[in-house]
Amino acid sequence: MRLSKYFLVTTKETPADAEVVSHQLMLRAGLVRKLGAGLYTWLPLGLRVLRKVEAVVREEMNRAGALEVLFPPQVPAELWQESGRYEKYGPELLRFKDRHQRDFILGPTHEEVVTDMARRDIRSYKQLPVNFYQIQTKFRDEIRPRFGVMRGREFLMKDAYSFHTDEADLVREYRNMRETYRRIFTRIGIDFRIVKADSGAIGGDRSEEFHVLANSGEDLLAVSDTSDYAANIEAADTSPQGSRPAASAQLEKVATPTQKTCEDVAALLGIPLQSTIKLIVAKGRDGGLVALAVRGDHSLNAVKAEKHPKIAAPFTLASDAEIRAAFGCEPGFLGPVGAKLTVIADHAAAVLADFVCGANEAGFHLRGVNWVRDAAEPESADLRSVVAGDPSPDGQGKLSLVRGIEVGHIFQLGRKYSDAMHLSVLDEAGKELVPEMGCYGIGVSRIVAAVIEQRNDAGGILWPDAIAPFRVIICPIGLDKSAPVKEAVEKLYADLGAAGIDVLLDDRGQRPGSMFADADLIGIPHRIVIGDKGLANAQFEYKRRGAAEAQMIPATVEAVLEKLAA
RNA sequence: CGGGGUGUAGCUCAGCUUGGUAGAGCAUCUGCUUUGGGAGCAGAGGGUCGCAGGUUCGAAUCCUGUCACCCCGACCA
Repeated sequence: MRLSKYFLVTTKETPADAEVVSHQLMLRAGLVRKLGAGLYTWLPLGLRVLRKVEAVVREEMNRAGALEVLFPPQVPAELWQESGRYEKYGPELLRFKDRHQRDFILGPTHEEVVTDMARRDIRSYKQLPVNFYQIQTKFRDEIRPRFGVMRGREFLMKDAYSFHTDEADLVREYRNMRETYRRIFTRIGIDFRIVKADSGAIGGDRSEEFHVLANSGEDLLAVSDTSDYAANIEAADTSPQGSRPAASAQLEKVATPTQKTCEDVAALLGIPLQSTIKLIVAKGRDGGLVALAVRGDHSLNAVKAEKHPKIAAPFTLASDAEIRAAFGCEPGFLGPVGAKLTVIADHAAAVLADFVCGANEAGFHLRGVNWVRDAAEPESADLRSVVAGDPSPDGQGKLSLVRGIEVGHIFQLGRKYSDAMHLSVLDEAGKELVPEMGCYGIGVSRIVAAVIEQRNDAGGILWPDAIAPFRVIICPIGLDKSAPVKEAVEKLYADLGAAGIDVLLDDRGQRPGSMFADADLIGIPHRIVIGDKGLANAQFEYKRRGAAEAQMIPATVEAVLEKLAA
């Protein structure tokens, strides 16, 4: 491609509304343009990158035996009502009515659609296993789109769905996809980490996420410092630690007129936050309320809580009025002593002795509180999020918290959708069999941002070869003045093109400084500079993006190809 | 949805407090010079100051409303 015929729109200045570096560079390098909040146009240069990511994903999915299909993005609401997700998925589901007032959604994911297809066309166990995938724009009515294409209202996703006669075969395909994802992200050239995950709104039993580690990531991950254990904080387990010491302090009521939070109470009493307990009141699965006790320095983890058999899912807090009715006291001074509700304590809160908690009386807390003696022995459960320093659940090392960008997610769905939507096939004995399902997603457009987030410097983007919009850029010095330069440039451009290399020729007649700045900004991995000086010695100058120094190489296409292969 | 902030040229911003005929840099276009890390000189084009009302002789500026965008938060009592 000749730059004079291309559409390259780069800027020196950083757009004011871009917060993270990938968003800034995508705008500066002319990869995307914003249409509205969370909506982006992919310009020619950006689209080349997106298509290259897509190509890697497609090749590896095909190689793994998956079959590409294309579902409509518009889905009749009935399908989602059938699975129960029309109500359950919440306001993120983008809904609309057509001219006949029929309800539709724009698909944020396609489990219902693929299951519907499967129940029509899969009739025999002989057709299994099978794995269908598509690469398509997904729609989500995000609460707050941000960070450019990282969290948009629509984004390009590869979603795959597999069907199996039994769980063992599902596990086999899950591992196959896990390895395929490894290959995809390795080929693309990003550092990633596989982490244990919660399966969230998609549902299912086992799932793992693929994360790109980056400080701007929206997810918190817990990783062990000595083993390869890694989990999303939503799914990182805590286990009971130690045993409860004997009670040694007397129960005592203390005035805390304005201190409603554990932090304030601990500061007032001059005690560590770790010896306070807060009580959180939530809806119970039986329709009543339950009280959850968590140590003052810990945070309740709603994802864990709603999996507890006595706690309602989705996790819902009690209202202030409900709390008053149950405790006879306003929130801020609640405690387990004398509480009439079932109390479930986090493991760490359950082993505390001589702790501080609310007195169930406005303006007062209790100190020297002990389970059993002062409050009924609570059920102990894993209710909190891990914190840095917690022991790793695999028993090896301590956890630290890092940030990650989720670029892939694989699930063993089990029969969640096949049951709900009555998908069944005949087995060898002619009996009905409900297939096991798996699903596997990759955020294709998000990968583009995540790669930039991980690979950039002061000059701009550093694309890995596999997804660079162009692999080589030729920068001629004095193109209009020097016949030898023009001849050498045209020959190399033609030769590289003939060799199947994506090559960009900067024939705009710019000064070297601005050519180099643009080449760096848009992140082309290899740069060839051709000028009279070098040609006098039959040499081109070669520089790898990100390298400190340029080097001279023989002025031949072979020498250039050798550099590209290195 | 709650809180905070911003809307003035394609981009980054000044002007607003104290109302008086719209500004800078970058970008763009033309010409000349220049050609190894975002060149210099000369000239040119480009804005109903987000939108709608109001106050005023007069509004980018003051008032009211509205829309858009950005940031933080949105279960931790």
